[in-house]
Amino acid sequence: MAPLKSAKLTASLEDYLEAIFQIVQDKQAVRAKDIGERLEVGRSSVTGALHALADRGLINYAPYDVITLTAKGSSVAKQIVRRHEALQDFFVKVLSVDAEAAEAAACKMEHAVSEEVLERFVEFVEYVDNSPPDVAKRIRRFGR
Amino acid sequence: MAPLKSAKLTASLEDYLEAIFQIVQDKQAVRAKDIGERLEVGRSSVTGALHALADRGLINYAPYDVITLTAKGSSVAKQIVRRHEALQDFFVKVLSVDAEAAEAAACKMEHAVSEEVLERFVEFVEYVDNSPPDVAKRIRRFGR
DNA sequence: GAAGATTGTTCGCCTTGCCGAACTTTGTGG
DNA sequence: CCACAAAGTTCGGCAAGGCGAACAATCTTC
Repeated sequence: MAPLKSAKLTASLEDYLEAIFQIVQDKQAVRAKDIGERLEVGRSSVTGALHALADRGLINYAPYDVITLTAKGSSVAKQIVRRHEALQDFFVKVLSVDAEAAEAAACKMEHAVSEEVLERFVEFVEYVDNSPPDVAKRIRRFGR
Repeated sequence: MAPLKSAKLTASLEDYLEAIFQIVQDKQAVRAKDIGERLEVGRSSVTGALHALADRGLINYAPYDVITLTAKGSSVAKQIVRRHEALQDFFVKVLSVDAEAAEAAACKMEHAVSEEVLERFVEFVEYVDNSPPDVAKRIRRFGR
């Protein structure tokens, strides 16, 4: 097995990995072009990122060949998606931010949340979800 | 008046400006060395950042001279500090994260919070602060 | 099975932001 | 006042990450 750079991912590489994961889910093939469109970067930037992800053992990549996630890449991607969704859930369900703004906020903040704080966000959403309707409603509509 | 680059600040420049603001508050003089120590960067990096902040009209800067915030710089710094404190408050008072972890989390996330979401965080903290003790306590101790 | 379009890659360049080494300015003690 | 330390600056270099132009591979379509 090749030696892998297991260093922490940069925010940018997390975005790429997340995009790849999501494209795999709703289409079969992952085209570099689609990644670029989703992240709004040029094709050549995508190629560079693919090299970096491959170096870290997160994707299987060879020039002009099909792009797939490794097992490791898939599990890292899932963690990233979990962070994103936890934040978005929190913004929508607790802070009553509209879905679109919540999405944008989650995109930017997901790279900055520690594991510890993330867990608290998740637990808070669960708490609200499991609260009796009156309490949940009060929390959701605080200040309004 | 010189033409100013009023473009949005980078995360890094926000950190520098915040540091300057805080140093002004608890000492009189702002020494480049102190900025560097607080942000854990070298002296030469500080000089570069000072140029960038001066270009944007946020600080008064001349080589070897005293560093002061302009009116604009001061008001921008206050916004940044407000974001930081709002997040920290939220982590401590609502998510029950311990002060140190909350500080670290706020440092990283403060650059990624939109104005809209920030307001919701602030309002949520106010809501909890103004809730009857039993409600507030329930929220603070959710899941525990 | 070529022609032409689409997609992917490479290359050189730019910006941001950091660093260390060397130099300049400032400040301090004798 | 002068030598030396401390603080600040400049300069060259490096890594990440983006871009566009030019080239290469692949796909599509007749």
